Amino acid sequence: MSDNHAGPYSAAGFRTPDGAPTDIVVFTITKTERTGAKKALPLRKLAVMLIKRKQWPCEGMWALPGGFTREQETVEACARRELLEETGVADVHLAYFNVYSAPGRDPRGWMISHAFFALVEERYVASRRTSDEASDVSLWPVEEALAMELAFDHRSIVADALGRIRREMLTTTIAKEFLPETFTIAELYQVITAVVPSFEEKNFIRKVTSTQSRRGILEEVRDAEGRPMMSNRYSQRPAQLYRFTDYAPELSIYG
Amino acid sequence: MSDNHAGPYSAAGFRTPDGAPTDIVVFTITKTERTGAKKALPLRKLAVMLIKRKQWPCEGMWALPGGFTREQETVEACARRELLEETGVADVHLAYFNVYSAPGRDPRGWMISHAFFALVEERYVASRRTSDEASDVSLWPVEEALAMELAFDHRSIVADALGRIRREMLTTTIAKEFLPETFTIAELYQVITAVVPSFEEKNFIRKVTSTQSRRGILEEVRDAEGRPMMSNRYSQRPAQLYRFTDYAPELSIYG
DNA sequence: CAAATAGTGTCTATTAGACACTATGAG
DNA sequence: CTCATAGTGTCTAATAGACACTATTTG
Repeated sequence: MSDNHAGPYSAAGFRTPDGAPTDIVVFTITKTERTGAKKALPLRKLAVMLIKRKQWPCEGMWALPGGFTREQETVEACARRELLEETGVADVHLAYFNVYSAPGRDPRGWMISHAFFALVEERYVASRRTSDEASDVSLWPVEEALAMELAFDHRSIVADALGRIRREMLTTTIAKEFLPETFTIAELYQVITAVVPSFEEKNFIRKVTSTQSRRGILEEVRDAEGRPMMSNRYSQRPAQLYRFTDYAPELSIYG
Repeated sequence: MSDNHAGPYSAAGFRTPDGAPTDIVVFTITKTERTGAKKALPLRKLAVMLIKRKQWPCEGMWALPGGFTREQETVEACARRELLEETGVADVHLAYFNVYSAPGRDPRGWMISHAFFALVEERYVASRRTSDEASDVSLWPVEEALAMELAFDHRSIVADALGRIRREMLTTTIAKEFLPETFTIAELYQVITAVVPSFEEKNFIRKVTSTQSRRGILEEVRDAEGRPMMSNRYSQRPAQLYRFTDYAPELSIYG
């Protein structure tokens, strides 16, 4: 425990926070193969990773993974460390999205919490495991998670994170976080609709591949000889594989 | 000073933060009338409000207004209170945008700071005044502010806020925060280009008023008898006045 | 051949983008 | 009359949106 912190402010005896916790909302898209002999697209569902708390407070309740920031780390480093310690999940891309500071939100005292979200392919959370703090670590369909009573104010945190990724799914290329390096247009469409159920585009393949302004978001994957690479994992007729480029179009409501 | 905070966590003697400050980036657009007898559009420039610090640390340096959160308030309430106390500015719309937690960012100790931005018409900051903490409160053109040495990590906070409002200026209707209730298309265009210098639309008036998908962002202002209301404040020929509606178009990179 | 998914042809309405043009009122 | 700004006419190319159609493979 460090004590090189005695500046005039803290020395003056002001009340200071009892901790700066982080909470991490890890989203993934679960795939469940449809029964039946024929090749068919799997069902994809947006899910969120929750842990079952072992300790007071909110013992036994489902909660977001997270924990307390240490003096010599940033809140982002804390989120990364706690995610690993509590769930075994590593190497995910974390994005900070909000702070939760309502008085009384945590019975342990004055806690201002910093919330992150991550979008990952299911394989990243395949290695999840329980820990000292978590007697269970599970994926819950978002709608179920939002209908449950969660620890602290974690239900609003999940709701806020969901709102955020819904907006970002359509305006940025975060869909790529949920997808393997190369994927078919149908898979991309499924990912988008799993997150944004209201999304519907009739000529999706056209829009995403043929219009000038959006040409550049995706590129066709080709092999060493320049032949288009296809996938027939989920279809009879092989489908062209694509990957995201680094390009992101600029959106504007004014033109 | 309250001490109803003795939960098991803080009781365990862990090191806790020395404070949860807020920093507020108040943007405004300054208008300077052009010299010359004829009516002409004023020059509009994006500016940020800075205070000159009276106290240690960073005494005498320019800094963002802000201060320490109290136990019984949210960080947003703190930002609102500190802005009023330090600068006399009230009733502005604050948006939270980031947290700053790099170890060592504040010589007073372990301080995790919460940054807000506000966009206001110049008249909101007209009432600004000095205070116990600020020997001066001034508006600085953003480019100048970013070229100065500011207290703490405030330069990166200003830079981050600027990046954020540049993105939001084109994708949301925040332009309205900088404008009076009713305004002309030329004024709107000036506000947008003051924030996003690279913005250029040839047929701006057309885009914003005539295309189906964007019809609905703005509406023409009419008087009680339904006659279009015009303004000739900045032009010989009177220009139609518009106001923002509540509608915000949904943007998508996919179609 | 039927099923399941991938992808194209083709038509029309809307929009984008450029640029020349007209309109209004002050001085 | 000129200036400065507001706003329209008009043309072409690109895009959106609908829907019927063809293509590829499995079982």
